Amino acid sequence: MKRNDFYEDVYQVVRLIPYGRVSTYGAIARYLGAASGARLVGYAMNASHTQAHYVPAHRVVNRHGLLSGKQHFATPTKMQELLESEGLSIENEQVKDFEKQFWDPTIALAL
DNA sequence: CTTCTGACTGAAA
DNA sequence: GTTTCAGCCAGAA
Repeated sequence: MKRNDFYEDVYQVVRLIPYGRVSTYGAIARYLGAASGARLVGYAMNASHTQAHYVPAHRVVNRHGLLSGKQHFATPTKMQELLESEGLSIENEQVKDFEKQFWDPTIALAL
């Protein structure tokens, strides 16, 4: 894999998140080797709309399962609606049973 | 060049 | 459970 951009890798991992699952900025950053670069992942998401391919950014939340990036979607409720449409339950801006729905690329892609 | 900010995280009190 | 602080990297001013 050519290290063109840190963002490219982020987008690729995000697209690998299964339907109805969620991951975290930290998990993605750790998988890419930037354990403390969680902020960059979020920053990359902010620029994800410029990408040609769709990036399911709504499946990426912070480590508490909180929809921290909702304000950056078309509408503040869009993110929750998308997640709910995938069969997830949102409670007070937070993914219900987050630990169960959590998808860790480090484990899932370690094969 | 310096400084600040951010869709974050972890440790410490 | 809470608040506070520092570290992390990229990009804009």
